[in-house]
Amino acid sequence: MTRVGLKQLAQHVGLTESTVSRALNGYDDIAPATREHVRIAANTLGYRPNPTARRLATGRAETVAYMMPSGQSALSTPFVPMLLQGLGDALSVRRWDLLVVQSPVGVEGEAELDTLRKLIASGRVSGVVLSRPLQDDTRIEFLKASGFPFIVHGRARDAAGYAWFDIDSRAAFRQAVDHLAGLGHRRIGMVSASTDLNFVQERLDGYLDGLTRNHLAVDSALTAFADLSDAGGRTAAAQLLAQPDPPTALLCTTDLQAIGALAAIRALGMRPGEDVSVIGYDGFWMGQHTDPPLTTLAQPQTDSGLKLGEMLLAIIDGGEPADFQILRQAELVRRSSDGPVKGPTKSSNAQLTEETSCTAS
Amino acid sequence: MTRVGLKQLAQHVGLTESTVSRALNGYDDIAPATREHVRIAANTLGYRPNPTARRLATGRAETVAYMMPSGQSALSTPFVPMLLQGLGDALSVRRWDLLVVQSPVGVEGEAELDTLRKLIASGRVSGVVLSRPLQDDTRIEFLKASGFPFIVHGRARDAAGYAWFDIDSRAAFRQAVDHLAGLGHRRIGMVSASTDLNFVQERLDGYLDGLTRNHLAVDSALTAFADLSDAGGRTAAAQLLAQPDPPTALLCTTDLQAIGALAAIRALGMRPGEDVSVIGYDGFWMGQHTDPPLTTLAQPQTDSGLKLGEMLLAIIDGGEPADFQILRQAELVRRSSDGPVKGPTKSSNAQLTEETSCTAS
DNA sequence: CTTGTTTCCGAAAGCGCTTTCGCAATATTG
DNA sequence: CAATATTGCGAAAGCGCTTTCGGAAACAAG
Repeated sequence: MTRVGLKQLAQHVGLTESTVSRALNGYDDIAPATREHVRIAANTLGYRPNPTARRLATGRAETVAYMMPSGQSALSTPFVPMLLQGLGDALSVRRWDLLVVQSPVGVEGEAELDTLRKLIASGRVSGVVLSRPLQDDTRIEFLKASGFPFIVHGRARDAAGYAWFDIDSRAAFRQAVDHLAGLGHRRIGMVSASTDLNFVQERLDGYLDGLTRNHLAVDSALTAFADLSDAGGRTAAAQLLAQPDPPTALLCTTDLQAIGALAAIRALGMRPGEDVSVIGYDGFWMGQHTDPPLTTLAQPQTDSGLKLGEMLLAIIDGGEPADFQILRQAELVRRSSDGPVKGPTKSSNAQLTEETSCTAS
Repeated sequence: MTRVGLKQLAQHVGLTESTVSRALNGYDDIAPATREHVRIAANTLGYRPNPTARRLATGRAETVAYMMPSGQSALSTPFVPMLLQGLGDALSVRRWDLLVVQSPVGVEGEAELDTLRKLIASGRVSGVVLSRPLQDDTRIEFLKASGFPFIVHGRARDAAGYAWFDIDSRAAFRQAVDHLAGLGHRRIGMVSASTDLNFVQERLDGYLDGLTRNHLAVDSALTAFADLSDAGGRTAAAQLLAQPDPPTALLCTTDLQAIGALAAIRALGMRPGEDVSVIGYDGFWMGQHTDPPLTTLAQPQTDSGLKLGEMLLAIIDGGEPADFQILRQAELVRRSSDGPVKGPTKSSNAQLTEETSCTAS
């Protein structure tokens, strides 16, 4: 079964290649009957235009690139497969391709920009999707300036003028503080990380918002910075709890860190969820199986990949990027790693569970 | 900064496009001096041949496709990002592209074959990498028959005549049985799954091998089949332990199932690792944080993606596929979910830890 | 100095499509 | 029915490269 190209299809229906091509591509200078005839023949013969030739002729790449988050963090990103699947679904309705690119390992910053620059200069792609933006992400600045279609999974500090899909983790952390304050906690710690990544800053801000909103003192000794890993969470939590007046609850930037925090607490001979509350973020399924099951701020399970893909396509079609910004809300999933504050050794009547404002701002 | 194409480069050095092209592509009918001259000019001008045009002209796609595992299992596949990264690294040295494809969701079997058929017919890719093969995988049969370059991450029951990279999980499970038998266990259960996926069968076989090798009776009541998920592991384990003469140790096809099994054991009021031993497979980092930390058969952390990519390239270059088969060994990582068998309620002196053959076969 | 050989480069024909343009053959109008 | 407008298709020129082929110029051999 030799490949059937435009040529064979054309002589099969007794028309010119050019006519057949126009018939298939919806030009209006083709007789309806002819068009139908060609359509049918194309289907029965299983004709598919050679994408490479088509791309060269049209100048359209009909391909979208997903830029893999670089660095070690990429290893622990269970969202990548889901994202790719969603993206693929969005693209497949047009028979577009999904390319995966990454910067050379080890190098950071400028190298990523360079990869991006070469990528769009090569004409291989019609659009790009980025993940895990930094607070000040040069890639975004570059793409905005270049006018090349792109969309961000997440958003940078400056969220104006481009398309993105993000979860409002700042609001989520505010809500988490509300929740803990409602349980009577007065000293709430935060396990943070390098705030290069914008979502880390967002979550930290949400935590701080929550403190002020609940009239709790902001004590810099209550925030620790560590890797976005279980090990990082563990050391950060240990550090926070080793203080003279330790926090009674710990907010963690990610579930991974939270899992580490649980370990740290147990290692100190305390019971997570009773002696110290812990709340993570992600809704990572694994949290169900930790000891105790982890209370977390769960991201909505809607398929972000699909949305990202659809939005990017709309932008490539000429849509205004700034019109495509989606902010979803996370949800507090209570499992067992949070609980009312334990009174200090002396006064144990601090259980006044004053249900404060849990309505979002 | 307008794009510099072959044309501009050619007139910049005062030569014909064809000469420049040949100079850059290593033809030997170019004067050394000319070639060098062209090379330098190309570098300073930042010339990159348009990949689309190049592909059309050469007929080579210079692109490799990764076929995403379909179905729900894809959601819980932390290995995908790592694999993609490794593949990307392997391809980037030649500036090749990495495409991600998937079959339309929901549909199975025939649809995947069809996607594959269209993919290679379209000429978009020079090679394909498959993941998670079935025991009898029609994709592999098809690709073998077609002669199209491909490689499999894992392998089917029939492992002959094509390239693959796999972990010897059969040997691993044999070894796990040895280990448990060495701890005195006589009734060892297996949490299996649908044996459509070849690695499930492999592991089951390893378990059975282990039983015979250790002169333990093979009792079909000791094997349960469930989803490859934590929930699946939980129900399967519960079912196995509800029997009159329950197993004292449980081998699980994956760490996910094992985590579910731990939960099931605790739910029965027993202590995993003491009352019932549990061993998983994958070396999933999360196992460190379960209660108790999960003993597991860890896959070597070598970058399989890189290897797969390199081997596939070698095959595309004309290498004989059957020459590229790599089988790695897994390693038993003891944490705390396994231990010596508890004697039956009456005789508690069954602790005779007869260290049996723990040397691999 | 003629006749072969090399050496090096230009001309030209694609690769498989798309798209503009022009022109016959119809259809429309007065 | 002539004159004009419309419809439907073919011709042809690319898209930006690669690759075969032929031939002028430089060299070697007789």
